[in-house]
Amino acid sequence: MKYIDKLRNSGLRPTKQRLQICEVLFNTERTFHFTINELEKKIKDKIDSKISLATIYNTVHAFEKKGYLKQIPVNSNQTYFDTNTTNHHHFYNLKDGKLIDLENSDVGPINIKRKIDGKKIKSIEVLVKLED
Amino acid sequence: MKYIDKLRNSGLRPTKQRLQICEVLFNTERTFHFTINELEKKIKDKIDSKISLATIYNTVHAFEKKGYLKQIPVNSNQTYFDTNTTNHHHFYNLKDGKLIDLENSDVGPINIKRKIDGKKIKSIEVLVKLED
DNA sequence: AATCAGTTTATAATGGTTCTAAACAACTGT
DNA sequence: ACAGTTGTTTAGAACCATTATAAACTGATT
Repeated sequence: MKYIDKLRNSGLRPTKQRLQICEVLFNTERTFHFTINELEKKIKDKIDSKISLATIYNTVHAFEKKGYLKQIPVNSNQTYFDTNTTNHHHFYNLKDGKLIDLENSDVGPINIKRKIDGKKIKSIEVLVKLED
Repeated sequence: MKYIDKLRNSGLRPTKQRLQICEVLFNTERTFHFTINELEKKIKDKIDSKISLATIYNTVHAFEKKGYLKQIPVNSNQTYFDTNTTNHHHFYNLKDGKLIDLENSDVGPINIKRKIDGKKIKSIEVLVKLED
């Protein structure tokens, strides 16, 4: 199957739950943003069996660690994730808490001129907050 | 006093607690980043009387609403604030959760070319995550 | 001084996330 | 195929930052 190898190659056992979550997360036309809460709802809608909330947390964190998901830094009580793991940035609509992708061509290259000794840059993320 | 007018002009009553918090936040050589937890400790160290945690939350939110503090978008279970409210960006050290200011000259101007109908840009924030 | 509105406070409630430990399922070697 | 091992799932409890509550208090106004 599609995701079994992906999981095995990452050292993750391809369990039924993980494969189902893969379907919801990655078998889509477009990438999307989600909170755990929203993902839980999506899973409930898409499959008839039930996956424990703890498993959803575990899986999302495992996938993030393997680089299949990215956390998006926003000020919210909930953590936002992105199935689009390429370098890109976001609008954040303060009114409804929704994120919108910004193409790199919409922002232009960002050049960090300063260096911190002994550290390397893991990611550069731009958040553009929107209000009415 | 120094902060009485500042508070009055913002429609905030200059209470003993707010003035004390002003001292801790604004009567400093340099601006700094903090979580509520860290601020609570700082207040305890600096003053002998005690300020309720609820008041610290209330005050920080009131100050943020008035533009005297800024929230910094990071992925953390705690909310980070900045006493530097000018436009600038941050390094985020994933190892210890500490923030480092990035001067605008270290990043260069960021030009958001895309517009969202009916929305205006409230802020543009760059977060550069650091790892070893 | 009296009144009113805003503020502080201790405490409870909330809610997202993590922990626990027992049941279960996938892998390994035979 | 089987047994043993290790990784995974699960429900529920625990955790902890934050917010709500509502009573006491304080600053401003008259």
